[in-house]
Amino acid sequence: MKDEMKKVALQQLSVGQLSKRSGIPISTLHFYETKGLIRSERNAGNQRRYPRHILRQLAIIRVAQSVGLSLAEIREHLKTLPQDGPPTAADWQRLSSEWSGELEEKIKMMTALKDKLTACIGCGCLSVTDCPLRNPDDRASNGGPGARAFDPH
Amino acid sequence: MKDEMKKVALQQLSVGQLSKRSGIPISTLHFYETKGLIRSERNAGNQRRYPRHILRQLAIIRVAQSVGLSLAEIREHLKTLPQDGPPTAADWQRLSSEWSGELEEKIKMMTALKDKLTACIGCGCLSVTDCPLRNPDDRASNGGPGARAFDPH
DNA sequence: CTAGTACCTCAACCTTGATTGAGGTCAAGA
DNA sequence: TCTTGACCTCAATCAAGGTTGAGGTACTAG
Repeated sequence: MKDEMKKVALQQLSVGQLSKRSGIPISTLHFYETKGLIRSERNAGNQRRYPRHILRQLAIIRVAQSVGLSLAEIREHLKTLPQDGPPTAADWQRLSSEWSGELEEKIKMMTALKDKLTACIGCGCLSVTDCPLRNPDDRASNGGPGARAFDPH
Repeated sequence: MKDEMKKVALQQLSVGQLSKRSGIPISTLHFYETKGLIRSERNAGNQRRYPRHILRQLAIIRVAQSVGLSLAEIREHLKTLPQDGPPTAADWQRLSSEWSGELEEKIKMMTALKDKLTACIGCGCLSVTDCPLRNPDDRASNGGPGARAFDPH
């Protein structure tokens, strides 16, 4: 009851409430704050109070992490959002399309790698001349001096 | 000249040679050894000497890392390879098809995430009821107590 | 023989992304 | 009042994946 009243009255969340609703440990919320990913106000007793749109911001952080962004990169993206209100639909569209693009890039890279692997299942040998995986790993062998005449195949 | 003679005569690589050919810093080669990913023999003066197939093993490590495996996981995979000789074509086929499968899994997950993001570009709001990204982030809101009547939309 | 590399070990340090714990405060109920 | 639970700060610790440096040995060229 009181809990509900607090939220309704103040429209704010304590760190414990936020932790429960977001599924993110309190310690991590503190940590994110020190890293500048989220911000909080304080009540009279110095306790953190979060506006409700913080939940959306945390959702954004989680999505960005699963896309593979570092917290530093995420922080930069979040800077482009309104500092003291919920992100607009346009903000979210911008971010999500950017990240969708980054994801697509990563998917492409992984797919290319998978294709190389698949090709190598066929070659079965990391062939010096043919294998797309072996060559990039033997950098000195491209034009440099060395005993290439006696290569391990 | 001497360099070449050493390789030809001993068919072995020093750590510096290996570093140049693999593109992996000496410190990292040492590090991998402490982690059990690679092994070395020693010459009379206690210097590391590597059989040439170590290059292939390093190639495998790099591929596995780019697939997203941890060094610990890679070590487990490497355990299944012949300990004192080059991996056979069959070994490599086995590993590469396993990793190809793992990659495919990851690609599927990333693609699913990208689709969700794309859907959210349309919804633009992390909608409580509809958005595939928002809901999983507000775990307490599923059946738990809380002020959901006043959700941020 | 002596200089200059290359190599050795071991310990300390670095970055990310957190988690854990000590010691103290604040607010509410019995 | 006393206790309990939620909260606070700050420092230490963790794990992964390395990098850096000190202090010492080995090998090769001149």
